Amino acid sequence: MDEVCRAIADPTRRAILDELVDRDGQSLFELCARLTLKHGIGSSRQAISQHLEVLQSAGLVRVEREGRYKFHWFHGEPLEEITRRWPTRTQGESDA
Amino acid sequence: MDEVCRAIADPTRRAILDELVDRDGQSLFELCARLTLKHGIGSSRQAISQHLEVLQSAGLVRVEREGRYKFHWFHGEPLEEITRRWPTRTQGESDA
DNA sequence: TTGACATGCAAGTTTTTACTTGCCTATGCT
DNA sequence: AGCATAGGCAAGTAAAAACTTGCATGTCAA
Repeated sequence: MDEVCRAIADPTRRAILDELVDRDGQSLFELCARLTLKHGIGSSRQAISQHLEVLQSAGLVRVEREGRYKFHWFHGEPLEEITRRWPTRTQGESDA
Repeated sequence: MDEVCRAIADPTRRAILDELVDRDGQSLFELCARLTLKHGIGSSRQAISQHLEVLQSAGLVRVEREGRYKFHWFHGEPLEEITRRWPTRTQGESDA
């Protein structure tokens, strides 16, 4: 829970999740390129790699090494914990 | 969105939200006391006050000043943005 | 109106987090 | 084998949070 919340607190990491939702299974290099082009993020490869570690540790990204490539998949299930923990609508707040 | 994600990244702020869900409409002093007793949080009044500002700015807490008291109410609706942004279940991940 | 209580404000310090830099390892192709 | 590609590691730096300290303001009650 703590790791999930901290993971999505960074805008670059949120962009990474967006990118993976858009095209799942990207390698580190592919991600770096697309983040720069489509999201205007100028972070180095190492920076992105560290972000991916945080996301992986939070369970939001699944990683698999194949040869010299490392592929990444989005996994959103841990996010459910957030809305499970707090009600998104207060009692009696229905718009009737 | 950015503010919402950053707001719940801190464990003390998550405890504040828990406390307000448990008993809505608490004053700053009341919150400080209950956070110390029930959550083992030893932060000062000023620290809690600053956390509340962050939560208010993110739209997760509604504040109303009455005389010398300041009351706080939980408002979870902004959290919906998170699960709206990313799918919580990957396509084809049904447990059939 | 004086004093106690509830909170606000702002500058400074400590701790975390994000990012960089430089070098190393491993894989695959020719 | 040799070289280029994909990625890893670790120490250091820079920037952003969280927290503290000290004093100020405003409200209520006697």
